[in-house]
Amino acid sequence: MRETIEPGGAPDDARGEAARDEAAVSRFVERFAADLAEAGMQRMAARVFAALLVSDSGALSSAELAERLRISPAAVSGAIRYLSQVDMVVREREPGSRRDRYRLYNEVWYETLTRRDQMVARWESTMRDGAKVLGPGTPAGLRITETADFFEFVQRELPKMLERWRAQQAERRAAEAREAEAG
Amino acid sequence: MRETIEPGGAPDDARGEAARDEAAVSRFVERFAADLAEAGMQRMAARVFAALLVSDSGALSSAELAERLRISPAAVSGAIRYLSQVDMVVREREPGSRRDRYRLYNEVWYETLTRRDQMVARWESTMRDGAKVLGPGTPAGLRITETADFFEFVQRELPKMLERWRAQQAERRAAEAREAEAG
DNA sequence: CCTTAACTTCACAAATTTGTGAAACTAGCG
DNA sequence: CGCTAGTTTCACAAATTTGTGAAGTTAAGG
Repeated sequence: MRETIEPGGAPDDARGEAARDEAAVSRFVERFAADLAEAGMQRMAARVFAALLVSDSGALSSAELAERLRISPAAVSGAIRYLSQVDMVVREREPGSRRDRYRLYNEVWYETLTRRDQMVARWESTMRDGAKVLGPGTPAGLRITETADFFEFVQRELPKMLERWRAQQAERRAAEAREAEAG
Repeated sequence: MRETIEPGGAPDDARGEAARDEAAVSRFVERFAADLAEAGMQRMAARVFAALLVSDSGALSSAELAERLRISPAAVSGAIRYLSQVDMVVREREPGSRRDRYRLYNEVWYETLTRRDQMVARWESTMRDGAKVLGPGTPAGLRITETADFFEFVQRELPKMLERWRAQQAERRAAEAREAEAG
């Protein structure tokens, strides 16, 4: 294993990235992964996702992920399977090589919130069934119907919110372009 | 243990509720609890929460919860501790009795989404720190800054959305009141 | 086609989480 | 002031989850 030691003491095992304090980057990766894990994401999936997030290219091979996170190829494989399933990462076959690259999905947050939305849809359906079982006129039935209504409301609102985000981003980029032209 | 058997075969161990098919109610409780558990909630907390949701009074004692869910008082205690911490349930000391009652928090979903919002705030803070580490001009730094911006956007939007829900509910209730008066 | 790099799958050991019984604690009630 | 119903805490056993090494699979390159 070729390895050079930086003045700071951090091993230069993140070749291909802009010069940076790899120890600090690693702390950041672990911190964000912990945040995600606390929110219910599998630990390894969270770490792999965070590692991709801090890579300049936005894409890494299995070997690179294994090296940077100090985990086995099997763990990488499991994490990638999960991240692909939820469309947070896409797998690319590098032409002229037998090595896959895993790339952050273009609109990760858009996709992730959309998934959330689908989950809320399932909850709403569960609630509507529950309201039938409890009887629509009973106190419990009323409570559950209101819950279902709330879930329905959220489903209507979320896509609109994402649309506003897109619009805001488009506007910002346009402004930056004008800025660049003027300067 | 006093127990009567209904024609349907379901034990009548949910005294105090409107007449209903307790077996079907139980299936609903378990289904919704499973939905919540899949979204990352502790299993027992999810079951206790679902059990409260289907109660007509919206409040149950520890003994009632233990009986309906067939779990130990210890398990109830643990679930309640969690649900109180996240403000989904409030504990009431019944005056003139030594028995607590656990009541659904008035605006459970409002509270729950507000919590979510706080989590997003932490994520944003993590991202801003990360951007500094990576260097604001690098590709990774830019990606992370955009992520932070998105989290910031979500934090601005969520309270507005909840406000719209409240307004819609108020309007609906007003309409129902007019309806009742006219009818 | 055979070799071999790269990835996945599988069985298992380790670590973590979960729920329980039992003991400890708390506060109404006599 | 005890007594005791109700709840919490604690230590532990069971179940589940997690990550690994090793075997298996796939496909690029000779």
